Amino acid sequence: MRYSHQREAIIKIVQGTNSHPTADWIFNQTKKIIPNISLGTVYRNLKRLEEEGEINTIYDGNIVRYDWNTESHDHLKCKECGDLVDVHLVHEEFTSKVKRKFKFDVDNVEMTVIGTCSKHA
Amino acid sequence: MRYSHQREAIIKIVQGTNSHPTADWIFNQTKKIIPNISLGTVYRNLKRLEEEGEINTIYDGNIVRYDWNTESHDHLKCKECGDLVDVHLVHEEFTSKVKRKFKFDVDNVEMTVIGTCSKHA
DNA sequence: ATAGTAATAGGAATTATTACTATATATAGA
DNA sequence: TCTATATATAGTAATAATTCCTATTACTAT
Repeated sequence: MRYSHQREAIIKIVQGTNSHPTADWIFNQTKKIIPNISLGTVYRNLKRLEEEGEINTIYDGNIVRYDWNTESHDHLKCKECGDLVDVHLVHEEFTSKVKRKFKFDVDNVEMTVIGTCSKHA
Repeated sequence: MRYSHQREAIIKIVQGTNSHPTADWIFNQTKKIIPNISLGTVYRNLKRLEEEGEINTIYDGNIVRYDWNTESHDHLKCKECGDLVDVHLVHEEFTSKVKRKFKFDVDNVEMTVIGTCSKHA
């Protein structure tokens, strides 16, 4: 992959937050460094980086978010504050159980637990 | 909710398939019954039916799909054929475990297992 | 340093969804 | 049954998210 100033900036932005940012947020942050960057460039690079395994794409309902954490993990989503928190819930045993039961070769499990976090108890 | 011919047709279409259809697919099917139905009407009614708990919305990556199956369930998604199959994987014990471990009050768990189904083994 | 070329960028185009508005229709009450 | 009224519809415009296209740029070999 050829170097580009734009991609370098995008990587730094994504790696510098735990907020699971959207493409639009990343675009606005990157504009502070490269004012005339195009939204299309952001989308293309995010897709590219996902393909290379450098970042992950998270589907939070119909909102697409990006995450530097490429380890397999799950999310707790609070419906009160909208917070999306990383947790590790799905274990190997689960994967192999699905494999056996449904003859389904598992690549990845995407799980989001929706509810209310302790802040709103 | 007042009766409408259009909504009646939409419900029938959605309930008559296991294919987890998109709004556009539902629109095209409904046009066969009501040729001048508007896409906006389809969207409005799908949203309305979801609010009433008559159907479910599924977020399949960044594609929005609808499902007559309102029971809590999970999906197996085949990356080869794109098929989305209903399964029941998340049980009560899991929910209570999350509740205890993270002090998180669980409403719903959305899980999609991505991989390859037995047809492509 | 320059030329050639394939990857990248910016901006336009496309797609999905929602909002708006004038007209039509379901339904409750006379 | 007829009328009044509030809700739903079709059609179109607006908005949001994403992809596509053509000019530009980084990189390689000379």
